[in-house]
Amino acid sequence: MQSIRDLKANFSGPPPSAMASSDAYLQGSIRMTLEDPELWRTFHGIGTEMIITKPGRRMFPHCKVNLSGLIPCAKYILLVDMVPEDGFRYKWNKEKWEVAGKAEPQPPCRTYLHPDSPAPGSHWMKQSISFLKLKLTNNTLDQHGHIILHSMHRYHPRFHIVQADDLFSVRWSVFQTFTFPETSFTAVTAYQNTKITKLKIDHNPFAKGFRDEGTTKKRRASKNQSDLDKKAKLSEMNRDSEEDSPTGFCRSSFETYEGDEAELRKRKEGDEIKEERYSPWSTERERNTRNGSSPAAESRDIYSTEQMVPALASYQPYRFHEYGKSPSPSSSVGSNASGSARGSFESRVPDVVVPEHDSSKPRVHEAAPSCAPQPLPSSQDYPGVLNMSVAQASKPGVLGHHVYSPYGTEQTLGQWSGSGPAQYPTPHHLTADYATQAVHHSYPHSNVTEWSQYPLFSYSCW
DNA sequence: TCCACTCACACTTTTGAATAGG
DNA sequence: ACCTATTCAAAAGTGTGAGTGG
Repeated sequence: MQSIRDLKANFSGPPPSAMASSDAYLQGSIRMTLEDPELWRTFHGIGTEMIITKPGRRMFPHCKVNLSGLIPCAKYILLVDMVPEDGFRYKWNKEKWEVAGKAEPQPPCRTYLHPDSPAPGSHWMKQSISFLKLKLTNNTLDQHGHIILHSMHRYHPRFHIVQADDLFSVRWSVFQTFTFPETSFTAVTAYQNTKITKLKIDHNPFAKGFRDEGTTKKRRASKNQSDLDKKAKLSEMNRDSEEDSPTGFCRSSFETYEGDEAELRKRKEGDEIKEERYSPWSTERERNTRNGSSPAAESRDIYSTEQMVPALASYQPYRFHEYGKSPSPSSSVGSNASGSARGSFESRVPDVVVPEHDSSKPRVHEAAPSCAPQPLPSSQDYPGVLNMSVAQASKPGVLGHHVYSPYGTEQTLGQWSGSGPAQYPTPHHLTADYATQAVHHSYPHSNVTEWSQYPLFSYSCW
């Protein structure tokens, strides 16, 4: 197994031909900002929970980011995957989360491809990028391409941007990876923390019906009516039904939260930094095998949501050592599921769930790759999931450092597969250290074959 | 008995087709 | 004939609470 230093040597820089002037631009200035960080921090301060269901459930708050620093006419692909925060399963006990044991084997790893992908940098930069339609499921046999998670486990979304002309293009470039600590969450099948429920109801328009007393009353009355109907059918009228209708049937469960609202507001207004420290996870983190959270990690918890992509000089390799700590129990499963690793991207095509585009809408990737103004769909509502094949531990990893630039010369794959093979550890449950420290990475891929060997696409599920 | 999970429900927003008006 | 605005019904997204099963 190659050491990290060895790996780093492989990434020491792109071949001279790839070092076009545009590369510095590409490497040094890509910036991703989380939209609505206030809301995320509010949730995070309490301990974000995301419902997962068999048919798939959207996230709330949903991931929305802004990008800048892209080459306007170069095409990019934007992806999201969910990374386990740690190797534990949790339970909600006495108003707080507790470790309930070891994490279950990781479910099939799926990556959500933003439906606009691939699109020119100008498209990504002109408006915020929403992952509204991303859905989470606990159904390991899911056929809809939703991201599969385990309930009562913690995750955080990871955003990847890669310069690529085409989804089916062989030539891919350096990955830029971003994470936002405040977006971490616990996957649940039913809300555990009533404060989170309250927050969701307050902020999610679809849950408006649960907000104020008026509508709640209405809803309750309606429910009572239906109950009465049922009872009538049973020839049994319940005279107390009206009295049984308290103002706001949810209130009792939220009483504890009501008291905290002032504090919440206070936090919103001012001290967001403290909010991070109040996170219900902070104590857990300390308690749970976090070998002493480093001051660096602490400070990162309160970092700005804006991340600058390091230039090549300050380039940091992916935290391979973290992955190597404990082999994923599922990696072998993944290998079985996907069969042998495929040798070319073309053969992977069936693993790509092509976004369900409306045929009437123009496709971004169909537009000519020119800097001229192109009609781009403003909507970002095409669902799409990219499923990649397994990373085979025994398979050689990244072979070269390839930055593809539309301004540069065409490079063949062979051109970039040079230096010695770098072995990639099998994916596994990431540690919390990873989650908090790896705020931004960039790592190279000479083509999709190598790309799929990263834990990002740790294994296929179909 | 406990707890994670599923399902039907009422309510909401979103979407898209149909229609009207300029 | 074409474009834009409006209307309306269907679809989809919410949390709730009862029920189920391990």
